[in-house]
Amino acid sequence: MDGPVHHGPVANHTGITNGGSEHVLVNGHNSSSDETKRSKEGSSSKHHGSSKHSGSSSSHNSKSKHGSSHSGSSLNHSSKSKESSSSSGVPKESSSSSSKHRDDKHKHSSSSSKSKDSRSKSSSSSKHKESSRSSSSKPKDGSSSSSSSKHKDKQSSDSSKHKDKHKSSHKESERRSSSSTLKVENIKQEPKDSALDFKVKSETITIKTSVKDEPIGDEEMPLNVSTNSIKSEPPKRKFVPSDDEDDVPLSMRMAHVKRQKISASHAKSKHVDSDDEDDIPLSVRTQKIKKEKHKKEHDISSKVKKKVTNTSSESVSPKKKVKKEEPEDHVWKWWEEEKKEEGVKWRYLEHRGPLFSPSYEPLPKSVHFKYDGSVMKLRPETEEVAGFYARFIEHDYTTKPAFNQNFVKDWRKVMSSEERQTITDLSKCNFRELFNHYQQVSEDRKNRSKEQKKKLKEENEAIQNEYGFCTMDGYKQKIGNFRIEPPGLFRGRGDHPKMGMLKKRLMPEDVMINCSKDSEFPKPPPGHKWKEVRHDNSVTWLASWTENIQGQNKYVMLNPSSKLKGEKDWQKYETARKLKNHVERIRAVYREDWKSKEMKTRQRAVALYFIDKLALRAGNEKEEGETADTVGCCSLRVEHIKLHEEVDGQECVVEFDFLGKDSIRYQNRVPVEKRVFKNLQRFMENKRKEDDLFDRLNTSILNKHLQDLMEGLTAKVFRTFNASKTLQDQLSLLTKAEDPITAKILSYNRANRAVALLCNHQRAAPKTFGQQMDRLTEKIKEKKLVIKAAKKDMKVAKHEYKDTGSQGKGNLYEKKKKSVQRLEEQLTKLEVQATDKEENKEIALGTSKLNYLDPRITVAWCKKWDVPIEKIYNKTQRDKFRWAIDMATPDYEF
DNA sequence: AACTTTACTTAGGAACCCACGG
DNA sequence: CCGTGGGTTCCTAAGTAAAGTT
Repeated sequence: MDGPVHHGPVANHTGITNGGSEHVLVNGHNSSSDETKRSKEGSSSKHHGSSKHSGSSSSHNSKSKHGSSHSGSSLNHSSKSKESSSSSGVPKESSSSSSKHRDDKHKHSSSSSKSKDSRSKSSSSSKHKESSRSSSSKPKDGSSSSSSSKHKDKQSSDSSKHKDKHKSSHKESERRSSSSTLKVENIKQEPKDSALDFKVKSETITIKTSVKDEPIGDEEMPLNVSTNSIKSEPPKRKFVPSDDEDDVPLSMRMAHVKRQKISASHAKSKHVDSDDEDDIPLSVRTQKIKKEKHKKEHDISSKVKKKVTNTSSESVSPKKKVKKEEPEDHVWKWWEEEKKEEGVKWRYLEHRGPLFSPSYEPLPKSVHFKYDGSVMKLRPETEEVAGFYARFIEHDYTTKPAFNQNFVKDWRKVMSSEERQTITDLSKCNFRELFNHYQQVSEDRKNRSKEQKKKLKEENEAIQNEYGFCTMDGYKQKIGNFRIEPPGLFRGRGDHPKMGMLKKRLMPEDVMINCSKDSEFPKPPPGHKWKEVRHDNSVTWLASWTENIQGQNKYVMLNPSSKLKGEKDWQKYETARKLKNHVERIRAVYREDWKSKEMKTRQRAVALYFIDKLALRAGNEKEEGETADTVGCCSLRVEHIKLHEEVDGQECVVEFDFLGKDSIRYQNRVPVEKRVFKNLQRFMENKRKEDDLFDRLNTSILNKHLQDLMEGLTAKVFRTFNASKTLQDQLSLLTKAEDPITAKILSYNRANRAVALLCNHQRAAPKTFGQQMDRLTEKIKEKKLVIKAAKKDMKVAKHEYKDTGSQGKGNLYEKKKKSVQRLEEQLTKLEVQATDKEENKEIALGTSKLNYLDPRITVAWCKKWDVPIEKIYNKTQRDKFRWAIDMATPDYEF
């Protein structure tokens, strides 16, 4: 399985000879590109490989071997280089087709380029190839980074997309126009609404905000359109506010709240409102909806005007009605709208503020804290912190001196002077009863009666409905983390110097709120005030505070399904796609830079090579002593690598061993090109092991350079690019048209796995893995036995049927036959499941799926092969990637 | 400062198991 | 013997919050 890896980006343009390594492995295998198609067989072999991989945990390297084998990387490189050179001129836009070719070359290199490569290979490349193979690297962490965005990039890249969009939009606009007239009429009819809208029209924009996410009111629909249609249709304009009406009646109080809000907010402007709508009967509602639509349209037009003029403060008139429950069939297709101008994240934002955790409830009298053997009553403040520690006593954390020391230090700060005097030794503290108490509490929680659970669930939903959504530019959007982080002990990952410190309880006075000036501001809890209420629409957060452990800012932001997050995500993939058209050129540049006279340039070029080839993270500098000692590419130290002139028959091998993000160990042996190797030797000269390997380099220098090479390019883009590219290539390599759906899904998972290996998203094998596997194996065995028996039965029935020729026997035989078939299908399914599980033992697919793989690749694949999207993306993922599910066609290419 | 990426924890739900009643 | 329903078990998905990048 595993194997994979890597890609090699390498490109050795220049010299094919060197051979960079590169190849991406296919799932387990590396497949060389050329053959890719044929290679299916190879792919199968991969599987085998996969099995091996199990051991991977121990050594990553082993995995890599697989990948490398194909290689021929050198060839590939060469090919790439050739192409690149030829294509180099290609503009970003370069047709996808051309780009595709290139890509293929890159990754696998092997496939496409073979012919070309072959030439090169024959001669010099062989060595290289070997080396590359050996490298096998597994890429562990890559550099990640934000994709960020470069607007420009997006734009350019998107352009094509946009075009399509535009087309659609035009159509819509037409509709609108027609509808608009209607709207007007409606407006007239209903004065209330109209009033609101008008405001808008007249001068600025008025956005109506409706609570829901749906763009109900959207403009586009003509009157005749039914509500449904309305819902489904996305507003073309940027924000169209809608009001919803929704069907769903809110709980009474909610409705009230909403109304109040609305009225309040509107009051300034107009008022009127129709909040009452909730109460209105459906028929009426629909009418209203129509009206609203009209209104929206108006708004839009007004918006447009605004835009033209200027958008100073546009007032939005929100109406809120929160309707809870929403079936949410309505989807806001923001991706079909025009984008706002740069820097403006929203025009109208209203929310309820974050939810604070409940205050501390002192322990029951029966639960005692003991110090030095005797019961000691603590003040509530002290007791609370003792409780935090008590929950950890069975955890490894409490065996770490740093954790205990930090805890004691902070605990003493909350003690009274008497307590402080008494409690001087942690080892004399007995937290057992507290621990048991909390265990019991969670136990009791699980054992709640059905009614209690139901009640709790309802309460939670009510909270979610009240605090979990905001109104942004007329749409109801889900908030990601509306609960303020509760107090507790800081759990750093890895060897964090601050582990065990007390994370303080936050009060509203610590929290800053961000919302529209014209919205109803969130109310702080009774008796409290916010630290500040600001109205900054150039940022996406709704609330922020400074956390006391590291002094970092924390934010309340929207859920990944929101427009704001989705757009950013989309932009990220567009930047990565853009890199596809520049990568060969960039590789040529850094290869050339290996020879630079300037040390700084050479370091930069070598670092970039690692980032491209191994998907290392950028590696920012960190404050020593404040965080765990982890590194990325630019922050690598001499002690993190070893150079081997020759190892295991490979030349110029670099051995990495360091702790990356989250203190996850990265170990890998990679054959590199000679020039890189020589450079590394020079970088390490006269340095101590704790000195920086790239002492003339940091992430800002690197990113600045990347920015010059391609707009919007940063170190992390390479990860996204290589990950998505690998997925696409692997999918086309592994998927066979004739496979049943289960097999196709297995292929998908294998492609996903190749990416996880590339990005080094490994996981510890689940603790119960063995058991689970045993159980599965057992099931398979049983199933086989059942099938055996069923077949026997079937044969008997067959014979009887033949002998007697009776109808009844015939039916019986058919029945048996069918049951055998069913059983065999079940068996296949189980076997596939077992294979998948085994191959996935130490690989985490989630992270790459969520953060690195362009969802349009997956969606296109599903559409092309008729695989239900639900088989690949769960509900959350479908919500997050709704834009991709909607826009990607079967022929989408990354 | 503002985001994205990441691992880990927990809640929730489906699958499973078993006793009981028809 | 089968169906039902309640209780478990197991696994996935949602949520939390730390740790990266830009």
